Amino acid sequence: MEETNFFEKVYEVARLIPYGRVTSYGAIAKYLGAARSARMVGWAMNNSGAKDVPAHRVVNRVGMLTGKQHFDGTNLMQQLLENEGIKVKDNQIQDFQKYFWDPAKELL
DNA sequence: GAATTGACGTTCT
DNA sequence: AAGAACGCCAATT
Repeated sequence: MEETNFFEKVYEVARLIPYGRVTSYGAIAKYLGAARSARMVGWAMNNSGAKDVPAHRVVNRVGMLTGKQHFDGTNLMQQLLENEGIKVKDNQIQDFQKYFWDPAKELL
């Protein structure tokens, strides 16, 4: 059976995010054809704990680590991003547009 | 079973 | 232009 659920698609795309790159919930949702379902992407990430999905590479459109609150530690998400060479300041990614990875364009 | 919330983003006013 | 409301699907209460 093809579990072509929204969540499965989100996990698949999120797993394809290259090292040192980040994307936004809306970008993934838009790639799935549901730009307005960005919230669902966040929900999917909530279950990402049970999946091998690098949720730390997914942030909101502003590049803010809105979901860092859901990680184990307080700065775990920021630490992971900095570990990949991404600069994070005040829970916000610096040069977000520079590290931005759009599945609808680059993954094409 | 129904109502509300939820890691957001778009659209209308 | 800025602010407020809505929309999407699923899970939780």
